[in-house]
Amino acid sequence: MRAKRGRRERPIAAGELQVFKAQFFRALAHPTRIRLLEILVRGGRTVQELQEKLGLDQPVVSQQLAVLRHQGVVSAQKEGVSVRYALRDPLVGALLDVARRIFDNRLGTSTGLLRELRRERRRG
Amino acid sequence: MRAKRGRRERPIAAGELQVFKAQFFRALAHPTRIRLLEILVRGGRTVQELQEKLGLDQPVVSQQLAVLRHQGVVSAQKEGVSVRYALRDPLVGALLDVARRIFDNRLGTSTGLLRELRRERRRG
DNA sequence: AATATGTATGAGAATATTACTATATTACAT
DNA sequence: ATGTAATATAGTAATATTCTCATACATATT
Repeated sequence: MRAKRGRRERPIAAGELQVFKAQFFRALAHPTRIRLLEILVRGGRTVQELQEKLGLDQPVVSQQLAVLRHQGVVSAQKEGVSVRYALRDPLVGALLDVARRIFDNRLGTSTGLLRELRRERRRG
Repeated sequence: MRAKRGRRERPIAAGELQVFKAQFFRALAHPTRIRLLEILVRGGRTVQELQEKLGLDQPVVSQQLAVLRHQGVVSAQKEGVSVRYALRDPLVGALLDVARRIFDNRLGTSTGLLRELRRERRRG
């Protein structure tokens, strides 16, 4: 991780912290990126592995990984010609867990989506 | 773009659940909406109260509340001529807490942003 | 050096979100 | 009924994201 050139040490404008938080949530706000993270919580994976698991084209996977990387959600490490991605903070897994519980509460008990949620929880 | 209302009972396509999760995170992905939620975790507030606390124009507040409402993040209850908004699920507070801890880990210990975080945690 | 493989980035149109302003809508009081 | 305060929505230009391909880059192998 390289140091940002010219970091400023200055007072924070009101709401600036919320801008960062919003950017972070925005990084999660995409179906493909959610799927990527749900795989990565179980451990690091190369782009190729992710690509196979999701059945998506390589540029799609790399592009979405880039979004996560730029927001510092995941880290990338070269392994020869491959690149292994991993969560930068395991708390992201906790975050997804809380989100899942919120869905659990939110969805009506008879919907197909809820059944899907239960299936997902069981797989854990 | 209008949101179709009317829940369907049918098999779930792969990744459809992730679409819902992404929409949920997208609802949080805006500085104003973060600020609104950070107030609402402490209890219900009317639009007017939120407007005053944030120092924003009324349409701005209502518009962002509408986004949260459409995603089921907050509920709205009429009180005479006012409308009181509240979190629909207290777990949203837990979600913001986890997010804050992630930021705490992520930011360098000497940055102004981190000091802001500490201040926030103390208040919270 | 030439090639193959895994990964990253670029450019374009298509789409979605935002900010801003004006106007509706609703409930209450006179 | 008219007025008023609180809230919601509509219209729209500006901006940002996403999707789809094509291509560039880096590393290892021959």
